[in-house]
Amino acid sequence: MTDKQADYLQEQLIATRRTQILEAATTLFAEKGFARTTIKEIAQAAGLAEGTIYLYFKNKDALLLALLDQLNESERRAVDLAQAGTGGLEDFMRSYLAHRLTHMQQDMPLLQALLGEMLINNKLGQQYYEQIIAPTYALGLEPFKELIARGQMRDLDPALTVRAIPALVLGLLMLQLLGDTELENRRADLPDFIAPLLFKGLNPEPPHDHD
Amino acid sequence: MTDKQADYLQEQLIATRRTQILEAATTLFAEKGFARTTIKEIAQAAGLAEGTIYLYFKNKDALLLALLDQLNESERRAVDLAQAGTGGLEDFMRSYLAHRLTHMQQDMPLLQALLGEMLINNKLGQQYYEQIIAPTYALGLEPFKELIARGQMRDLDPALTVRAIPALVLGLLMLQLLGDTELENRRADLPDFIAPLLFKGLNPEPPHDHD
Amino acid sequence: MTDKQADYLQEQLIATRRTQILEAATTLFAEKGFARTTIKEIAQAAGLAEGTIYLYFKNKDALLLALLDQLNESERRAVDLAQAGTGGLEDFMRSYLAHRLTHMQQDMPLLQALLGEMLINNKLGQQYYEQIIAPTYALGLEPFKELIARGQMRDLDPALTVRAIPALVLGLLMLQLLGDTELENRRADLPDFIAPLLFKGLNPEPPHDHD
Amino acid sequence: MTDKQADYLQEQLIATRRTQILEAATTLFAEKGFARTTIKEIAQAAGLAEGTIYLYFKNKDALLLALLDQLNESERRAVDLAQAGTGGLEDFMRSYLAHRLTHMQQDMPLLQALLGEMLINNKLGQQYYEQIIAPTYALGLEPFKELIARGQMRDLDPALTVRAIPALVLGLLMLQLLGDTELENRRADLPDFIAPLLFKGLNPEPPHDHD
DNA sequence: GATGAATGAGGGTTCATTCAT
DNA sequence: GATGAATGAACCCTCATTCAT
Repeated sequence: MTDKQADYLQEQLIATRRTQILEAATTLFAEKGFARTTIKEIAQAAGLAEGTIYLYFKNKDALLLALLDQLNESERRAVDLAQAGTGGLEDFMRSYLAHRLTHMQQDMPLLQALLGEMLINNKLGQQYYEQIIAPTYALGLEPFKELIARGQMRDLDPALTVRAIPALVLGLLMLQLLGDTELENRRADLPDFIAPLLFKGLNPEPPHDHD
Repeated sequence: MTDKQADYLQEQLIATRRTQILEAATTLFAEKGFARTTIKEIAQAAGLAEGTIYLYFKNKDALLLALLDQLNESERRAVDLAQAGTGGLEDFMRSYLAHRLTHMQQDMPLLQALLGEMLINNKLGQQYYEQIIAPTYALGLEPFKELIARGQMRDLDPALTVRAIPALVLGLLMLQLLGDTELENRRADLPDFIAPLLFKGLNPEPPHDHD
Repeated sequence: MTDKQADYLQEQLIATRRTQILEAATTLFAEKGFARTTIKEIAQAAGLAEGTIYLYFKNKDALLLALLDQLNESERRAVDLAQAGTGGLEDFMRSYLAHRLTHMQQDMPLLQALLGEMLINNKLGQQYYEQIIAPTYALGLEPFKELIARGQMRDLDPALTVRAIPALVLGLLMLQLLGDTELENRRADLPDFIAPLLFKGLNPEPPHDHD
Repeated sequence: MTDKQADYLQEQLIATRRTQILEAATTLFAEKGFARTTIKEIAQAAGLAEGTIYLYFKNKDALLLALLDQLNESERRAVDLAQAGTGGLEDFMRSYLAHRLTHMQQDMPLLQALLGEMLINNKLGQQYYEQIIAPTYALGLEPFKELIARGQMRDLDPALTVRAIPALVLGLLMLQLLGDTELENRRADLPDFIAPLLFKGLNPEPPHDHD
């Protein structure tokens, strides 16, 4: 076996161990929160010894940062997927939401753990905001401005509009995390509910002239 | 001084001390989270000795529960104020949001402290959901159904509609808490932005017949 | 009222308060032991405020010493009473034991508390030994020597003999304190059991010649 | 090295550590009592760090229970040894007492620590009574009844007789623990003093007929 | 004298981190 | 690299004692 191959296997092994540890951490952080989870518990859940964790992560906080990176990655892919979907504006939103919500669903425990820590650990919150939320805004801002210019959207404040949509998604997630089971059960209906709501609003449809 | 007066002063003193402690706790919990805040720090911030905290609260957890009660109270008052406002539907929403957002603004540190802990400590989250969120839903459900029946609102799923509005508000709060300074600066504009958005949606206004 | 009278009343009041406190302490120490009883509990049981205890006793340890003094007093009276009884040797022992055991019975909770502390707090144990036990030995030593000289008692080591009797009494007390309910129930039978045992031993009576 | 050997060494090491800790605890508990001894002190006396204690014992109370178990074990062995001795009745008692007292001598610090705590902590006392004292009674009861039936012992209440002997032993121990140095010095003489006392009593020997 | 709120030292316990094997 | 025993700092909480009222 060449050195290169050995190095590669080595890297693979390290990546595997890290994943193994992060998965254990994810589950436990989601169950009991960061502070209430001990390194020993993580080690046991990962089938490793306590000291071994420290071969792959500098300290307990590093686990949190690694999970945030992992979330970063997963969000970035979600955005890519979303952009793949095209079509009418409302349809696009529907498929975007469907993607988004499905995705969040999977990452729910991780999100719960991280959101909690983000609110508590300001550094982490800032990092999330700057690395994930702000870029998403930036992505959306131009399209919105264009749509408004083309008269395909009401002349709303773009900076706020671009925030309203993630806010709605994040808010629904929060309600679910806080224990709203109805939302959990009706998850599949959400995209078809939110997209029209966003585009048409609550007001009744104006009567068509000759129909 | 009569006994009654003495008792009253006594009660006042106790209330003052509790407030003093809870304010210190709120700030610190918001800054560093519940678990990372020590009783000693709270005592110092409140200008008291460590042991004194335990004269007013059974243990550290009791501080958290007291903060939740405080939030309960503050939300209840917010709802009352909101209900006072009447007028057109959109106007009502505008004033409701104005109230709500102003209120949240004041309670920001408290909310940050509690929301973080609620995500981490499921029991607390459940309690918040059951004591505050669910009752709000119940309050809104009937009016919405009536509005739909009277044709004043599009025929949307009431259970989801009633969730969409707090979700939007909560989501905006979360974005702020995670570090969105733009939202913080534009807080005053939010009601005038959200209310029309909710009622008219993003779609451009249909052209008026004779204009 | 003269100063003398006032002083007297004063003293009476102080004595009453001290008794009040010591009674509360006795009960609680017997229930939960010295270390596990708090000054607050003693104060409450005595119907006083915490601080008041410190007007009558220098500190918590002083309560223990005062209880030991009280025991001293009560033991001394027991001995006096015992000496009052006279008659045959075995009869004397019987009545002595009856007195002793009755007495202990009354002071049981106090004794339990104090014996426990005495074993733990060597200073206290020494004090008890020197003030109560050693003097009792001294009291018994001479009479025993005389009895032996007069042939009314077997020629046993007086120093050990004088210890054997209190040892038996103390041992029976300990067994009771450790939870021997049989001894508790048969307390009344003890003097009539122990006295003959001590004098005649376990061996069967030698057969009488012509009887 | 085989796994078996490794396991064995591991077990040995654990046993050693436990012993090391229990010995330190015994000494300190005997000196200062359970409540007044800190884990830190025990750790220091055992040459370990504070936290290490908790690797071998769940909590401070567990130390106490372990000491009680140790006493259990040691008493059980004492009983076995005692039963080994046979011969005349009085001789048997003499050798039983010799065993018993020698044994107690060795376990003195342990006994002092535990007896004090047993008086204070009723649960512990009960446990000692039920696990050690009551079984000893049971062991002795039948032999005594038989001896009485065979006329080899005076017709005394067996339940009390069986209690009198341990009471005497326990009482002598207590006197020693409370500071009676004479008993400590004359320990070797005790069996030869107590056994005849128990069997023949204090009364002088009746004059032999033809001597 | 009496009170009881306030104090803060000190204890048991947990757990992130280290390091000899 | 992997282990997990050992460490000890730091936390929550209790409670004897003080002192202003």
